[in-house]
Amino acid sequence: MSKIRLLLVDDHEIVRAGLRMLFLAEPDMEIVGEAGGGADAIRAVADLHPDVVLMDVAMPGMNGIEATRRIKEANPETAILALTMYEDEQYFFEMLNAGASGYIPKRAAPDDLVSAIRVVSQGNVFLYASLARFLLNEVLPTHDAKAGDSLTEELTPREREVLTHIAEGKTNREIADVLIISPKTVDRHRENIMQKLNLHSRVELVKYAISRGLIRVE
Amino acid sequence: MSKIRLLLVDDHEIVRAGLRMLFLAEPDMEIVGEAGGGADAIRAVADLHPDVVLMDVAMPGMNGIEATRRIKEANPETAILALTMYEDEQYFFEMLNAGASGYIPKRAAPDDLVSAIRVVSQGNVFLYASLARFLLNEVLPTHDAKAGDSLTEELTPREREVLTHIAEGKTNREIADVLIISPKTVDRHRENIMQKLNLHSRVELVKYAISRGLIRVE
DNA sequence: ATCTTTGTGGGGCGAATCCCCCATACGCGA
DNA sequence: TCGCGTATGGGGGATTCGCCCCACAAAGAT
Repeated sequence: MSKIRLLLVDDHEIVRAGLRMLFLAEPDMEIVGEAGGGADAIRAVADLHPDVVLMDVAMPGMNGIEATRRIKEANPETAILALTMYEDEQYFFEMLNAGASGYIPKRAAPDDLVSAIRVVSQGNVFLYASLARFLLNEVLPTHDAKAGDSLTEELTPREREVLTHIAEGKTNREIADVLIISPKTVDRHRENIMQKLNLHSRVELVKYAISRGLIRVE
Repeated sequence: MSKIRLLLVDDHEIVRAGLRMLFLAEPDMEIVGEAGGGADAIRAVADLHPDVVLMDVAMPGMNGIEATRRIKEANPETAILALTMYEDEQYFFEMLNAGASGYIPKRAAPDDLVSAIRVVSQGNVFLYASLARFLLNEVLPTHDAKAGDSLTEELTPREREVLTHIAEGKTNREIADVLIISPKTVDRHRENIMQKLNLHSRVELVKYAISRGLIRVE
């Protein structure tokens, strides 16, 4: 029986080193390559044709979801096992939709990981216990909005108001019209907000606002 | 390490005999009981508390679906692996809904079967390759039709890649450097994305990307 | 063999953003 | 009373954005 050929994809060298150590102890598995990002992963799959790709989901640049989609498109026989820090419903479905054959968190026991690799290498599907509930539970009402934090102390009420409008997508001009103040004043508030939070673009502001629950997406 | 305690449930003695022979070769598994029908299976689980129940789906009297439902109700920690002759979509979903942690056809290789047992004994989910497509074809589209699928069809891979970078807060110039293309090409992709999605600013793009799970806010 | 899609680029232009400078006024606590 | 924070506003300028125009090559579909 030939060994299961593995490709490791994770942007953290430390994580890959840990996985290398882990698979040294498995005589029926060998690591044939590594990639630090989605684009590298696609090239590596094309070059090496691994049996199983261990794919991190969240990576800078091309993330694991997109990389998975493209690998499966070009190489359907390659099994992809999502290995992630996030036990998140959205990621879970996105990865399966992209073509992943398995989903396992990084906190899982090593035995579970090697077991998952054997399963997906045969074309079967492995889902970690904590993720399985997503299949049947549909939507979990886990909307525990934790309000009141550093934001309340760092920003003034007016600044929070301006930040909310910015996060909603309004321009300075539009915000000025709503608040009945000068566009320059809105700009002034925006500057102060960015300075306080050490952010440097509207995109960063909107992500900050979302993370603090100031606005809600969709 | 203690052995995985198995209960065999099948109305055909000959099938159970085959399984007995199979598991004799597995030192980490032992058969603690057998049942020839659903009602017997429920009693056997109550008496023996096996780790994994190998459950035939189609049986005279109480079938495997109903038996699974009742066993999981009274004994949620018992893992149930559906072992069936039918690779049928209807049975597949009904068994999962009833609480089965795995689904494997009888024609599967013995190695796949023992692998599946090890997986479900840990609380994880095993789905045989030929059944996996049901998940992607039926469950996922209906589930995330509200979040994630339109994006896959509307945007090209390159556009999704550019959108991810935009949502991370990069400027066109920075994205161009990463992708090794001209800033004008990035701008071109951005224009196409906005046109396709009917969005008109980077802020709207980032919120869209977040709502579709392309990036994550922490 | 032609058409469409995708990806790649260029030029230009008005608007908006982002980051400095500056100022006035109010309220509140030390 | 003297700061200090908050809110208000102006000027300027480098950069980026958003949206038009245009083109060409490769790959797939029809």
